[in-house]
Amino acid sequence: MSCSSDYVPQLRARGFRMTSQRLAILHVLRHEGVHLSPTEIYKKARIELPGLTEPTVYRTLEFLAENGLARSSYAGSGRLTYEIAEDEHHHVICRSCGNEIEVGHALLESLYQELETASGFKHIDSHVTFFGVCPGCQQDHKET
Amino acid sequence: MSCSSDYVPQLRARGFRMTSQRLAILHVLRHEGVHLSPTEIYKKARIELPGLTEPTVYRTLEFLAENGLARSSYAGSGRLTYEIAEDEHHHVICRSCGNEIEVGHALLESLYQELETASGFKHIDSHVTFFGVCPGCQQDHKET
DNA sequence: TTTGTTATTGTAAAAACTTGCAATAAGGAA
DNA sequence: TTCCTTATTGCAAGTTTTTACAATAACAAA
Repeated sequence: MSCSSDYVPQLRARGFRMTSQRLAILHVLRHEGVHLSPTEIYKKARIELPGLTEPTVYRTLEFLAENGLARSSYAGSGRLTYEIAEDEHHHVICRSCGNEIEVGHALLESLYQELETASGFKHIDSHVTFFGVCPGCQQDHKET
Repeated sequence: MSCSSDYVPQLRARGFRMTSQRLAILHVLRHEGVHLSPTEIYKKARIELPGLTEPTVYRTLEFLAENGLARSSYAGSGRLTYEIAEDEHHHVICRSCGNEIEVGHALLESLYQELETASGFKHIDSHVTFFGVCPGCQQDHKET
């Protein structure tokens, strides 16, 4: 998995183009790991590519997510964040402290099957964010 | 289930107050049913209560959702919409045409159990929106 | 009633996000 | 290489959403 333009053929195959903007944004996503807001991504990518504008960042992130190169999910605040698309997983966010963990997709596999059966929909593959109360906050609650 | 201030005791019990703004917004949610954007709610509620402002609408919706009187979910566009909290359900949205269906919570019940076991989190109760391709669009796809 | 506490609202301004359209540049073909 | 097509970007302006703080008004208690 070379660091950068490994993605070019993926895009070209679908008639899309690789641009310096897309590369800069992918680069940020690759090297930051955690979930980033569009604004954070904009600020970091702008360092690599000074001319970059905000609308381009928003459009690019949406584009990358649609094409499977990035993945979007809703942060605790309800805002959309992005990360590089790697292994498929979901999130559980603590409603109380905002702490966030990942759970593998395996747990949801059978639900997705059932949903497809029950709804008639196909290709259900959304990333999902759940909300709950984490172990730490369950403790705190007892004291209060 | 009387139409309006049935909610008052619920709020007071938790130290909150019922206000004309909250009543107006609840009234809109009750009588519109479908998922409404904050802006739509603002416009409709303003007719009932002309002085109402947008920040109040946003804050009130968040407040109602936190307190179980309303429920929020992400529309296909990625924007947050609200509806009155009634029976618990989830949504599946068609990635292609935006068509949206409801699925009861029963299907997810056991997943939530597993998630709690696997993650150590408790009280997981999020409303979830899935994306897929609806029966109609599966047809269309074959032709194209 | 009247008063006091404080949850809630409005105001004003900023930040986040979107949209339409003209200019640019990626990359296939000549 | 150069040209052409058109995907993609930047620009400019709009809309949506958030924030801080002072003014207001619920409602419990006197």
